[in-house]
Amino acid sequence: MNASRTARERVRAELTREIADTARRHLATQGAAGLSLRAVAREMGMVSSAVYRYFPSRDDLLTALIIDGYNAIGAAVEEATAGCRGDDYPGRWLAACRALRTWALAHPHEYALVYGSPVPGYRAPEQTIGPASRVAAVLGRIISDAQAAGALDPPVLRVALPGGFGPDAGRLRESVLPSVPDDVAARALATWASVFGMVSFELFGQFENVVTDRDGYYDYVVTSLGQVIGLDAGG
Amino acid sequence: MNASRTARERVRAELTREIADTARRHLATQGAAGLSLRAVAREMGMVSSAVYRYFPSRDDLLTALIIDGYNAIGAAVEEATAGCRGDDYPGRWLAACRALRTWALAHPHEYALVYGSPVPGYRAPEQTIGPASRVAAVLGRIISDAQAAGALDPPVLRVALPGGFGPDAGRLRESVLPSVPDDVAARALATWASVFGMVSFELFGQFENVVTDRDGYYDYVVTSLGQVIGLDAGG
DNA sequence: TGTACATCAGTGAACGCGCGTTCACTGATGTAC
DNA sequence: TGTACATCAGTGAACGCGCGTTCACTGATGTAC
Repeated sequence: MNASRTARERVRAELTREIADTARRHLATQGAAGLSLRAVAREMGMVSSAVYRYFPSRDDLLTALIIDGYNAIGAAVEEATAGCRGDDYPGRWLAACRALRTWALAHPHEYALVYGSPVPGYRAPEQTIGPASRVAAVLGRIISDAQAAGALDPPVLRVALPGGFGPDAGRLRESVLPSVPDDVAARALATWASVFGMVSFELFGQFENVVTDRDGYYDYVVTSLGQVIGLDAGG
Repeated sequence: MNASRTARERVRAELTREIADTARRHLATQGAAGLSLRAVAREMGMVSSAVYRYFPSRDDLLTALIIDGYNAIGAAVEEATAGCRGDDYPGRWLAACRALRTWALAHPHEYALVYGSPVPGYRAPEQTIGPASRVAAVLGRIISDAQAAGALDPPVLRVALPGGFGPDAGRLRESVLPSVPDDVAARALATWASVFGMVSFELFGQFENVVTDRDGYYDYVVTSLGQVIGLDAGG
């Protein structure tokens, strides 16, 4: 009864995953706009209407892929930092940033799906919010840990915080940057956007004919950004 | 003869522009993937095949839009800085960065077309390279001018340049950053990517429920980035 | 200035394609007595 | 353990749609003598 019900349910779960995997592969060659339920069904040897037993619409399939994407990149970043000593904050920072880029280069279309231009006509539902903050949580914890340990250098830049940032900083403290002062939160967020800017620039072709040693240049930039927050690799 | 030939040619040029304008409006609601020659023709009251007299294919229309986009954003940034005093380098920098964001917010789909995820199945031809560097030219000249005037602060960050960056710096000097040292070129390029990262993050929804005072925060960030290159608003 | 010819813009029909989604259906798998 | 019933997965056909592109064509606009 329970075992047999799980049997059917297990097949269902497997097929659901298989459909998502196939869709992900299609994403990798066609991009999000070219993702088609029919093509996925065709490749799996099912009739297109059968897919509707698993995903009620194309948008639901897209949502699943987005959630998977956030989770995959989050897991990659988590794993990369797991090997670092806890008090090696610059090391954790560099490892996390490198993992971010490595994953993005390996999964360009998935990266574009979650961090690139929005898919026209698709509105991301709220379920995507949780997984979306997983990467931010890793980067945030590095900074919070450093802050708590008193290992954060005093700021090298002196720019006045914008007036309305207080509540934003409060929300950031509650979610991904526990116990950091407003100005650290402001710099952390900007740095975060900058790191993604670097990855996107490279991935979306803006470094074509501009940067050749991209590994080296990326390390240089994220190390610099780390210094802006106060994570000094020199110790 | 010459006057009459220009008459026909003038109509042709006008219609070409009108098609591009209509396509741009469609882009603004549907995104690049949803841009359709037939829909454009329909809205203009022509039969779809007539558009082929003006653009040999959908991709050529896209190319025209990309070039227009680069030029529009380039012109916006140029105009914004034209009003600044030449030796007010932080002022020019802030004006340029603000213009960039303002244009992007006003034309989100066009911004996404040129700086967002690549359009699947579309390969940008070489004609797009020139207009693409127009924004970089404006930002680059601010830095080069400041450097030439000796108005660039000494670097606040000390991170070793990556080994392979020399030739890249040389190419940057030749194109958009005349006469700046390697390390300034490296920081300028990173800063440039960071600014676009900020704009993309906001535009692509990553600041949703995170940043509320976005004008203020953007100014804060680009001013900070300016300081990293050595453009000190206080100085 | 007038006429014969060439060029060009726009038409309308068609080709061949793929898409998302619905629906009535057949069988197989699971459930309850 | 056996049987009647309910649930579910997958089928196949269809609806209605839009797309890019080609092609033979009609008329209008321009050109050369």
